[in-house]
Amino acid sequence: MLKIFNTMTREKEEFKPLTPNEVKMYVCGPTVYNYIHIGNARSIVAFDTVRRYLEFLGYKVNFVSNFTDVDDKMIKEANKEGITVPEVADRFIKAFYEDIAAINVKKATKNPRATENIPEIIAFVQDLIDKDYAYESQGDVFYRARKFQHYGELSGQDIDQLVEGASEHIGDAEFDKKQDPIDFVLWKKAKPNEISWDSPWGAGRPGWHIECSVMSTKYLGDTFDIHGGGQDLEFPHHENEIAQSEAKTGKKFVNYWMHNGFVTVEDNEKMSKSLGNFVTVHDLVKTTDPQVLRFFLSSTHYRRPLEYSQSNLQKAADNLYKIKTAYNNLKFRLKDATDDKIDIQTQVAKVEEDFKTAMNDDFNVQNGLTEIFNLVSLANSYSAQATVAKNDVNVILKAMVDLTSILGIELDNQKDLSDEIQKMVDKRDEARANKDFATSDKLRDHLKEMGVILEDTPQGTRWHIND
RNA sequence: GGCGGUAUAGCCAAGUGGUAAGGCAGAGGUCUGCAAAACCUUCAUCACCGGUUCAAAUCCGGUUACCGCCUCCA
Repeated sequence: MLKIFNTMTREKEEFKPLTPNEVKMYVCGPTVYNYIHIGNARSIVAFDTVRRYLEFLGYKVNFVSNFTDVDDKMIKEANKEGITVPEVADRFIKAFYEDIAAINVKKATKNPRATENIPEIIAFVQDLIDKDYAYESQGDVFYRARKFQHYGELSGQDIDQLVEGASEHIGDAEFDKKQDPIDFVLWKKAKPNEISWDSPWGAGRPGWHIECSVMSTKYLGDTFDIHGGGQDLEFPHHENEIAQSEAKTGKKFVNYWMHNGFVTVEDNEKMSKSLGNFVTVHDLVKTTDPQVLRFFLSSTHYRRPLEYSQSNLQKAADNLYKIKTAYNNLKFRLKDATDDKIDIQTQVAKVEEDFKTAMNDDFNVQNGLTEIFNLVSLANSYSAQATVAKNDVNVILKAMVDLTSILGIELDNQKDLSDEIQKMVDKRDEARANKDFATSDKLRDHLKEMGVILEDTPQGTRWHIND
């Protein structure tokens, strides 16, 4: 039985989808004015892992994640570069797809863009005005936060405290137009020469939170199963999404709220665009194996903070290497495996069962990893046996692939050796058979420099490529 | 100021009442022509103080430190 920690109740709850065998989930995507950084990637990977596990359990997952492709920062970036807002969006959406492909994130069922849903956004805002949950003020439209009786429930905020906090900003131009300091903008009046769309309230563009309410309900229905995002979106973004959506539909918006923890850099500081202490995926994959980055991001529980550092990245690389080595070493035995009967099935099934138990506990990947390492031990011990059965080998290999793929790791991607290198390997084997160790060691060193590592085993020479 | 989170070995990190999973690094050993890989052995009393209990990392009270949200941010 899968349990998910629901931010709304601060408890792990049994997961029951609205529709049997199907999960409708929405994850807040990036504002596309820059390359995504490790922190963004962490969120993306966390929910990709959730999605993969749900699929592993047999659910069909309808996974929607948006692009916010118009807002102040988009406009600023466009002005800075002397190009249009859609040009900025297109550039970084393209980069986004390249980056997430590198770290093996499955494509969403749908990636809607805010600017492709303007009529729906306008209709949504108008509906809120009609229901008196929103009001127009000098070309802007604001949401009457106090009118929504559940306001603050997700983030545990008290409305009066929020007013106190917000009052610090009174005096800002935007605040003067509000009837209440905690009201937030649904539709923003355009400044001269700014990208805009016509609306009943004049030329303008969507506020920040509205697009997620509109697009999530458009593609998943008034109520859906899981809504995810970073912890920094809890307030105000998700709080406001709830207020907008439930005021409009009169129905519960989301059943399970999930929030991932931050990536931190030295001194536990949050990595963020505004602090400028970020590393983009785009840059990092130039120097780091993307698989290592993926493993680094997916092998810590999603709600815990994750410290980005070279040593932690190296640790992820070491762990991944260990898993891959076990896999490849076992696979090497396929060539001399016999057709004996299966007898390892029970042990492997036990590990898989324990892995499920771990992951069913709010996606506890640490305990899941422990089970993967149990499989590694099993594989290594089995590889060392004098004779091995083909079926057993395949059972272990398959289990390893199944479990690691939930973490987004592809084990079965060993390259082939070129003919030229194969010849050198053969030559070394020959020298070694003749006990000409000087020559064989020389060849081994030479191959090592080329990134090909040779290992002698009772079954012959095993090799792997060291990237 | 309000709300929330975290504190376990050199590092990462499980673990919500019964005498501390797993991984990395380290130490010793086995195997190997030498290596590599692997295997075996070894390595902590859980931020601090007090309390409850036969028994606490785990419950209660308090203290300290760090982090996040409350303004754009995954």
